[in-house]
Amino acid sequence: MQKPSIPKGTRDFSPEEMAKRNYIFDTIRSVFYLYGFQQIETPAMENLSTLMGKYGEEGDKLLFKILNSGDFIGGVDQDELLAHNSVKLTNKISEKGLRYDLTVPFARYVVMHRNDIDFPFKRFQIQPVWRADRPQKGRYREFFQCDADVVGSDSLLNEVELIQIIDEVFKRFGLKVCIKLNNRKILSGIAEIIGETKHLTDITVAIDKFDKIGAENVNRELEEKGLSTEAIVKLQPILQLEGSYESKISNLKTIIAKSEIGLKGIEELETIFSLTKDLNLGAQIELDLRLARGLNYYTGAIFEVKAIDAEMGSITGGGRYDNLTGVFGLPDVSGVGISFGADRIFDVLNTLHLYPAEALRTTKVMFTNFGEKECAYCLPIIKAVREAGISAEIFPEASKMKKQMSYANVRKVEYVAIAGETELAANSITLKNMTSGEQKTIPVCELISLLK
RNA sequence: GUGGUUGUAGCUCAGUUGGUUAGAGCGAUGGAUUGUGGUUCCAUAGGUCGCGGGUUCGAGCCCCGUCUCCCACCCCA
Repeated sequence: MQKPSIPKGTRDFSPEEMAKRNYIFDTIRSVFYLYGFQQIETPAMENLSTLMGKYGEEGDKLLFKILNSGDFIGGVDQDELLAHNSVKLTNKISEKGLRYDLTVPFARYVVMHRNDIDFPFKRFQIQPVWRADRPQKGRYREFFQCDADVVGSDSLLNEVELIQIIDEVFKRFGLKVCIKLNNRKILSGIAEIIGETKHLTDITVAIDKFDKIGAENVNRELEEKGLSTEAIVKLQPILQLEGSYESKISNLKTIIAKSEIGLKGIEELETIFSLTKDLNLGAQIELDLRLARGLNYYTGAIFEVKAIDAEMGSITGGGRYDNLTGVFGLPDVSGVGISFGADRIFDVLNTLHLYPAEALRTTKVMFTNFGEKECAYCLPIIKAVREAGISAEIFPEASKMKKQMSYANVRKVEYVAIAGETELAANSITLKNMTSGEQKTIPVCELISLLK
């Protein structure tokens, strides 16, 4: 007999954990609806041609690939097998993969359904994604993303509304967060000013790590990537910009005054900041010039959210992408979106114990089972209780009372309703409050109002 | 993909330089208590010491491999 196990980086969720996770999904979902987003779903697997090349070289490696059905090796000749070229071989034996995020499948969806979509299209999607990464803190191979995107609108109002959504969601969770903001156009402008446009990706990847590894290591990495010493020197004043939003902006304006794209980025950023200023947001909003984000399809605003009271990587991220649908044959459609990392939020809420009691409630009332006659007496009562919207159950076996009571106790049932010989005779019910231990016998007709 | 770390009962963990029959707490089950849980007392069940190989008279303990967990890097939610 084999010991059962589950794949590395995946998890089972107990009923209690599911109650917590559903609280998270329900909260996010209701905020999405509140802002006029509509839900869609896409398949767990996509054609590899859809996924490959969209996340950079690293992303391709982290894609889970699905072996073709049937005789997948049939069309591969001996030489190719012996060549041991796994990339080439993969293309022959696998043409599907598990989705890596929700944004690229969404872009694919938009292109395929372009004739049925009214633009601007505001969609949300809450589904698992898979990455063949090595698991560690806050990192799983299967995890849920909760995405909201707007496509077909260049307006910065979308960025502002997404920030409001982030703020509202974390306000509901009671979680203090910092929303970091930057703009890829500013990063492009910086690259332009220091004369290293072709190294934009290397620059963004390196400076993104600034807070973690410090200036020296960032510079070393840039050097290794082939940036000129002159460029690295020029970059320093920008990396070191500190102080208030206003001073950062005004300094930046002087530094990248000659970059058209950079100035455009600043202008966008200023619009977003000024529009959000009077919205009374609970979250801190911060301009972080070192925020870059890895995904290379971002072209405008970029966001990242960190929990203030917990050690955890980013719990939400997003940004604007100007041409994601272009690769699927639909050019000039701009989109902007955010993605809540439900599993990281789950971990953070767990460490901070931020779940409201209502989120963890189970059955409100459990009826004891004393035998056939008593069950027959209880069933119509239970039906009425349920019709009143109160969750109720009956213990299915006529077990000992002790067993039934401790079952109710472990399940954290709020009330136990006892109906035995005495109650049957008097058309009554004995209701026990499991928290206080108090109990009283009441007429059946009063039961529902007491439970409400 | 690279480096480090962990694995003993359902859970959390002890286990001496390698030495007889691997322990505890919690949980589970039964009883004290035939209509009363959460407190107390008693009893019982529960183990391929992750898996495979090796060293040894003898391995939970040492060695090798492998899987898993966790952590760091890469990258990311």
